[in-house]
Amino acid sequence: MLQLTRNGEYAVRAVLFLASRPPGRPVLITEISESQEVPKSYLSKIMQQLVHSGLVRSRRGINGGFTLARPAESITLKETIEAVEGPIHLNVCLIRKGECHRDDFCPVHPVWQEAQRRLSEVLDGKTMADLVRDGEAIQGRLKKSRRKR
Amino acid sequence: MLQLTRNGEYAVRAVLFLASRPPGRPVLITEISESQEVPKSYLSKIMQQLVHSGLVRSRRGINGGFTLARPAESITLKETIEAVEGPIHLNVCLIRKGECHRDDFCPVHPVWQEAQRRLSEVLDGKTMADLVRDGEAIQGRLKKSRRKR
DNA sequence: CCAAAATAGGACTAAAATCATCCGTAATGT
DNA sequence: ACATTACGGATGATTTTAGTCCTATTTTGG
Repeated sequence: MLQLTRNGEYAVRAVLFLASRPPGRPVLITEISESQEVPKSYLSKIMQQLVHSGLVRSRRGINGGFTLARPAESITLKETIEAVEGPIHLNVCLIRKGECHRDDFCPVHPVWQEAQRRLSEVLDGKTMADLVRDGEAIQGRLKKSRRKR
Repeated sequence: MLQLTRNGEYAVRAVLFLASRPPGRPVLITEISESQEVPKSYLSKIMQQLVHSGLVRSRRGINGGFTLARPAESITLKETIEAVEGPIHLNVCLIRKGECHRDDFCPVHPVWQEAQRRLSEVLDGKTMADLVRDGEAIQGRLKKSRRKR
């Protein structure tokens, strides 16, 4: 459907939430689940994938939970999405050379390449640190407009 | 999966094929199906959708078939895809305002807006006439390189 | 050592989307 | 009338999506 799935959406919420917390202190899955409105048992699977892909670190037992495995400045939106959705390919013909045998003569193929390049540009151009900053700016504006009322 | 479905892919092939034929003379679904490698019975459904959305005109009976309903210069790639896949929304939060109640404070929302804008730019910037021209250019290059061998 | 606290991971499932096929109906030109 | 061609509805297999649930396994505070 050419649309992000919940997996991707939830992964972004989770990683962004971790990025917004003081680093080092593990965050419980319950806290992520409740604050980000993601079913806990489902989120559990997503967190596992994020751990496997090396974006998030986990610790079991008391004082356990999840933290970012790397600084928020180094984690992009695209990376986070691809960690749980697999590599983004807007069309099957972009999966790899030869996947679609019409590549050689198909005039649409280069258009998809360009479209994908532009999309990647946007998603790779935003780090979790950027998004935390953006979020804080939005909060600031919301507070101001509430004061005016 | 953030990927075009066969519906979209097949629709593009069909419309592009019609655009490459001399306008006015109806093309049989069998010919489209075989040349574009799309199952005929499946293609039938897609052609119906293209007719309903006003991109293609159909005629039944002898000398029937399909033609473009409008000049190829006026039909974009995006239009063709959306005719069979519905409007493109890279994320559910882009479907309409209020679809995702986190819009107001979600710092990721504007990124999706931008990503979608960029994608639309590319897909809307290519008309079927453009693609036919591109295809001919590719054919030309292929012939030349074959001659060199 | 042990119990409590957490995540890990496997099995399972309902619903929807995807990718089709088949067949009777309707229209159209000769 | 009749051959030809698209229309439209019903049906279905397979895959993906979006979860739930339950049992392990790890960790640590007491």
